[in-house]
Amino acid sequence: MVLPLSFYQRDDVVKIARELLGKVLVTRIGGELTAGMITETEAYAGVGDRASHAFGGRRTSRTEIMYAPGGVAYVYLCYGIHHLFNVVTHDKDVPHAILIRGVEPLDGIDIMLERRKKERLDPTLTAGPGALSEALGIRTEHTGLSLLGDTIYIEDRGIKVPKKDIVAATRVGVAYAREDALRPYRFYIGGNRFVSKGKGL
DNA sequence: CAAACGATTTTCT
DNA sequence: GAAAATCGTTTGG
Repeated sequence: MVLPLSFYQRDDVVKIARELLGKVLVTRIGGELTAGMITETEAYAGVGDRASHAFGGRRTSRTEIMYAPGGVAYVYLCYGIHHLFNVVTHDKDVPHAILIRGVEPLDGIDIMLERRKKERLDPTLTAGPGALSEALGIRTEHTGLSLLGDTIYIEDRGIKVPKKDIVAATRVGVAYAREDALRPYRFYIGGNRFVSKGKGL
């Protein structure tokens, strides 16, 4: 079942980030269907979070989509090379977002291998936010798309992630966020191979 | 209008 | 382990 708007439009972005583990991210891009189970996420808690692009209520043409009602995609280019995929949550005008940092390939693995120019299925295929976006065909042009459409969506295939397997940690690459860099807003499935290495802190 | 800088990944030493 | 690759967005003059 595809996750409904009511899943996204809640106020606790950290809780939603945790619940996204085990859900399946599906894309139909370029006529090809690819999907992977989400193994790693990071919550970005809006105006009070220095690590968020919307910290302090900043609104720019790039971040405007974060202020939309939950249930849309926020994709932006990082380091001029990588497309990072986020899920926008909460109601209109509250810029919460969740970065998807890792997925475990399920469908269309051959397509992913081709997009990433790789021969074998290994964690480097989809572990890491830039890597999974390339594998799934997600690019900045997809920013603003509804997650209830048929291009990019997230579904629940009944996969249950045991609570004991969910690990909370600090977010990656946000040292500039000072005290907010210490918030335990990164979640991943312990023991899963398709979790990014990250740089830690 | 010019300059600095990333929510990263890959490659080279 | 260190450094390069690479460009849209943001910020400053």
